[in-house]
Amino acid sequence: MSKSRTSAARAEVADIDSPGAALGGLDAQVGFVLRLAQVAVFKDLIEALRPFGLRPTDFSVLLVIEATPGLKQQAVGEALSIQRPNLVTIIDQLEGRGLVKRGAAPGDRRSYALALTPDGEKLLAQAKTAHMEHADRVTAALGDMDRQMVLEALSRIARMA
Amino acid sequence: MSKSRTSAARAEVADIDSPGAALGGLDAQVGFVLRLAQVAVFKDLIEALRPFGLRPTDFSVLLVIEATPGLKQQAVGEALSIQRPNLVTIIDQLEGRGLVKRGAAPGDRRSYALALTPDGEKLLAQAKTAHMEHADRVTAALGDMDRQMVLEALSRIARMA
DNA sequence: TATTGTTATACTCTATAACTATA
DNA sequence: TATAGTTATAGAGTATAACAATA
Repeated sequence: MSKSRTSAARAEVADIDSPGAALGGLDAQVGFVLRLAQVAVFKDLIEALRPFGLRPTDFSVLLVIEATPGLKQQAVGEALSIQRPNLVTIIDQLEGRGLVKRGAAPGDRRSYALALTPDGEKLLAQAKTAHMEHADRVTAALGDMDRQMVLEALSRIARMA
Repeated sequence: MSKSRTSAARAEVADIDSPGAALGGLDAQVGFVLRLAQVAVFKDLIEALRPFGLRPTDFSVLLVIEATPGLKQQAVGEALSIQRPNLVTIIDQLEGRGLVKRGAAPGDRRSYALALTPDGEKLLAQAKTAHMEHADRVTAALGDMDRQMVLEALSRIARMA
């Protein structure tokens, strides 16, 4: 009965001499490796965007605004799960760099219509190229594995709640 | 030429009326969905461990110590990529709750030999059950998809750097 | 009364420098 | 001189409450 587990095939060996201690089966858990993968991808992305002075969040905000100009801050925040107070700072910085402008929102003087400036468009175009190279590195890491299938698996997990 | 991309099949539609703004193709990126999946899994894990007063990191530390009793703090930190100063606080708390003890390390009075107390063993056993249920929820989200294959894909991405 | 953006603030996680006691 | 643990601290990232202007 000691082997009756639902699915996991765990590493049971605790080799005290191994490089780094045994992980107690953690390394066979989807959640644990998921975290490792996410950290690795994020590190690569951060470096890819650094030359443009953009963090991943900044980049995603620019992408969303480009996809739907005239968006309100709230809509951007909802799309990316960024709390409204935190988005204020992000937009402040992007606006301060002349990449985004807070335009007048037609028919609602409480909110702004966000749009990229020409400089914003230009920088985003360059950042997109770097991001594509980053995405290619992720895809390359998958080797012969089906990228669409991995995407589907991750989507299912993301919707798990 | 506008469609010549390495691999991604992007959503090109920017529907301003959709629930949440268009993501500018972000939702077709492995890295982005990877983050969503990681957040979802982490939230589920946090809730699964909450009844035991353990955060995911605490749980992983207990697992590593159980797998290899006598481990030094540094070894635990290396195994889990936790900075030494940060691990001090974690062990302090676990020791304060009587779950872990800092024993004498044979032949080196600078370091401690970490071990679980009987209470630690008991709590970890319970937490492991909750963790297994959590892991089952993750697996269930994958439906008919091959769990080992997903694990392999994530491992490859994690080693991408 | 509800909503948008804002301010202030706090909490967690993570990272670094410097100290101590041992080796 | 180097290492294990510690202390203090700083920086992200994220979260909530409350306010002003507007709806």
